[in-house]
Amino acid sequence: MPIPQEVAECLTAVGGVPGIEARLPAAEVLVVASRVHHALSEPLRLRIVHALAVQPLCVCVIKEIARIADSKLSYHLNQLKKAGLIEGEQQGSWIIYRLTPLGQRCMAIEYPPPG
Amino acid sequence: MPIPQEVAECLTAVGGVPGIEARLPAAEVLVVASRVHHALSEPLRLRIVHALAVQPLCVCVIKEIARIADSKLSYHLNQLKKAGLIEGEQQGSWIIYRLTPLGQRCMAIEYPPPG
DNA sequence: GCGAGCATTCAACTAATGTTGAATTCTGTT
DNA sequence: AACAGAATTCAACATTAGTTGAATGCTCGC
Repeated sequence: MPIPQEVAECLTAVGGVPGIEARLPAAEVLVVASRVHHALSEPLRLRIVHALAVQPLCVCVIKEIARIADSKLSYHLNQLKKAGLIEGEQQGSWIIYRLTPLGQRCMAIEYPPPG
Repeated sequence: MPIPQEVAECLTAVGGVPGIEARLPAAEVLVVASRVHHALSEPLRLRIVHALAVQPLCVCVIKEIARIADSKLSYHLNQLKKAGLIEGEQQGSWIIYRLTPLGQRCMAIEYPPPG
């Protein structure tokens, strides 16, 4: 008995291991998706993108919402920016951050996991 | 000028900073969501959950798909388990892993971010 | 109850991530 | 040009996450 029946039956039906591998997303797709997930893997950053989903905000307002030190906030904004979820636009003294199209799509599917 | 006009206008419309904060998910919700994102923040683990989305699999088959050492695989399976995305059921010598309901929901909304 | 195969665990290590406070840059105002 | 406010950058540090190979725990068939 090489592998359990329950698994073996479905497995042959889908074409064995090669059959499963054929259904997996390409490596590059997984890398991009994993970067997005990583950017959203912190409650603080999740809070920020949720706030930006309401409306674009300048850093000083985000700081009020996040209640953290400037340098920390900059670090996390940069993480979100590098993942392509947000973008910042300079306006006078301020920088206004907003969700990118990718960021908007991600927030649209944002799921509150039930208890 | 305390904050940029463009921001200020929308901001008063939504009730200021308190208005935004009222729209944010509760801290506990963010923590759970961030844990799920963290579990999915590695291409390898993403590949595994995609494979399990096709059908339940025993560890030895997952190993063929993931092409990594046993101990490494166990580590990552455990990360996915701790996040509540997969569960393992012992069947004879084998352990069959499958997506949990939460895992299934996450895969249903799994988004391939466009180039 | 012994050996073989399946899978997890452990401890030591390496690498990646996040935090802190001070210094820096940039913009608009006087 | 000097200043004040907005935001980022930097280097040192702290924490967390992932890797490795050896050891251990299970379950089955003999």
